[in-house]
Amino acid sequence: MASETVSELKRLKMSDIARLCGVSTSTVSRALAGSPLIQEATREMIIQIADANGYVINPLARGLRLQRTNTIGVVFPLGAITAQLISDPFFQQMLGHMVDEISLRGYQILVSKVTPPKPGWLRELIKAHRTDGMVVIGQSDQHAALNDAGQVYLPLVVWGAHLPDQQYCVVGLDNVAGGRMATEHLIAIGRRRIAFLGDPSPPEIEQRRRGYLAACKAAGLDVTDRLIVPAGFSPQQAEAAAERLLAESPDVDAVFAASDVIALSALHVLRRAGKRVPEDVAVIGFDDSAVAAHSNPPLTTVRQDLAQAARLMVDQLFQRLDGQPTDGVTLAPELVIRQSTVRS
Amino acid sequence: MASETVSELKRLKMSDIARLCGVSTSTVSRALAGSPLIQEATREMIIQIADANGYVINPLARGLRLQRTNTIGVVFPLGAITAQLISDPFFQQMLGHMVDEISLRGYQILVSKVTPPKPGWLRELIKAHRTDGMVVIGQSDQHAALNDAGQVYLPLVVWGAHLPDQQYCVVGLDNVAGGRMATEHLIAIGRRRIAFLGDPSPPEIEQRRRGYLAACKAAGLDVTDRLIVPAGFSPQQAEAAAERLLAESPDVDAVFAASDVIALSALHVLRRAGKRVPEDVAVIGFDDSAVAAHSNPPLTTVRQDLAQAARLMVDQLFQRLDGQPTDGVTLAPELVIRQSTVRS
DNA sequence: TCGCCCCCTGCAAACGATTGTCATTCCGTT
DNA sequence: AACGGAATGACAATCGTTTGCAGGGGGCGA
Repeated sequence: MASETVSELKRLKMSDIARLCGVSTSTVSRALAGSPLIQEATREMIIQIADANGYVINPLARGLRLQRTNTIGVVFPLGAITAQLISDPFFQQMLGHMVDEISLRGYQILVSKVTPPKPGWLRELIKAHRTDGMVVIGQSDQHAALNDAGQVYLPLVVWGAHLPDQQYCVVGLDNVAGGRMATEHLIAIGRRRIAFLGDPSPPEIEQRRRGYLAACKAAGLDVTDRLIVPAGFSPQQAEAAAERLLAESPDVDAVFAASDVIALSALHVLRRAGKRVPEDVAVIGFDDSAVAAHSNPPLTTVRQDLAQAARLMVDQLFQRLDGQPTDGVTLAPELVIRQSTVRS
Repeated sequence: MASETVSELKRLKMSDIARLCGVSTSTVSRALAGSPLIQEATREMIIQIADANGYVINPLARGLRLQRTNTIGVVFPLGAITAQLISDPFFQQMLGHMVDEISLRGYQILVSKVTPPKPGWLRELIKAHRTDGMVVIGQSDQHAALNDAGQVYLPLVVWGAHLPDQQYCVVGLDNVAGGRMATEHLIAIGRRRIAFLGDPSPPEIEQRRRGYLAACKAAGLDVTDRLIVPAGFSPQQAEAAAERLLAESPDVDAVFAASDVIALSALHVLRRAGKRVPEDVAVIGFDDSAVAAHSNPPLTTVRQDLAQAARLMVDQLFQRLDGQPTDGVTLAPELVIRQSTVRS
């Protein structure tokens, strides 16, 4: 079309098209929406003229009128305590999958990073009405805010841990089972002094630690506090934590890290301290992120299938958009054994 | 506040607040916007009542009126040819950094995945007016569309390769230099039969290949076509390509992969074929993504600093939002030597 | 030729904010 | 006491769609 010239970016509204077609605005609106009220011939003529002129409906005006935006919000609450960045591979992957799943359904994605959240943050986000529904990635320390909103706002799905007094829809791994599974594996290969590396303020991590404690107790291992070291999610924080662990408990023979990134940092610190992995110290991670399979040695880890998780979350969200409540899903963790753990 | 009760999610508009305050809507609007026309006392009263009632301005209505949305679009055009997914670590990281940088400036992020693009896609995206500006990640095969839009739409910044007839602002690595640098390193450690693995349809990759060819030519190596194998960006495609390479050129002694993911796949295939890396075959990647440092052996690679890249892009975009054209930036690649390449 | 129905199409009122223009009030001054 | 002027707040138009309602015109039967 000759119409696609350089000057063609001027704002063109529906009434302009109407004038061009010699009909009223409402007819154009109906024609573009495919309403049966409009004669087929008229419709074709209008559509033809509309896109010859490169007309695009203004979604803001449309959204204002319809109270519907065709947009899903993906929200990352980064708690005050945890310094988890969106640059953590877990979040990156989750975001990537969310984009894939949501755009597959023809919706747009509005990403919000809330850090650190103020009391009313979630309600404010909801009341802004910029999105038709919302996915929250990770509970961080915002369980109360989620409960508060979840009771009154249906189209909300949260990735995270299942908590007892929960009023919102959660899709998440059985983190207790994951923690137990990892620890039992370490015990099974003969390790006795097993450390836990991770910051337990997000409930997911807290539950992994609970699983760890349960497995230790079941095996009759006594877990001194020195073996449980809070570790942030960044490589720097994780390395510091691993060094503290080594200093306080030089005889440790296994490390269960709350994430693969932490595990890799531990690997690094251990090697630097002259420990062999897995001979002297076995290491197990969590997530099965891309790094785990290719590390040296390849990292045993607890896998969470984020592609599937994202699909489930978006499925449930769309059910909720249709007005049907959903119950959330608990996913089963899967132990992926690689070379960072072997029998001692 | 007693106001934060369960039933409080009902739509509350500015006129409601006005009624509650006993003033007109315009006064509320001005008060909330901090206009000097409103008396301080009135303003405080209004603000107090507004957030006691949990009032939140409707951004759609506001955007419609102001023709400004406080939102930046982040667009991923996935070309017809390349099957690059948003789940590639490069895209994921870039998206993560974009979210960080943009939300730092108080803007929202609208993510669009365009795949495979229809002719008018970029203009349509622009004309929708949902965003105040746009960042396009990767040119894919959409140079023409970008040129078309870039001439008339100022607030647009593209990540990618610098091309001769370019009408839009590009921030990107000097990919030719990167390719040359990688290849020269392989030559310097004594390799002679150097393969290139990568799909040259995105211009970035094409330029890396150009650098590779230039370096080979300068060193007097003859590059048979058999050594240049198109490889998709997914691990599966990359493995297939690596296998093809090995089948056709069993005597290859170095591989330059267009991305770290491809390099890791090559590593895998080589190992399976009984080749030692780096003794028999040296391998070099591109990106320095998280996997590179931790692989076995750790991967020599050409680093692009995505955090800096994201910052620069967003900086330039905001200058453009202020009406000032910008020239784009060419970033210098950096060779990161690890154990996957050593002197033969 | 008239009248009746049915398709179509157009009018106008929302959706929820912002802002130029103008009326009112209140003060001080002469 | 009357007037000028600053300060304050209300009115109404506007951003670009959608949609309930009503009206116009054409076809068909009588």
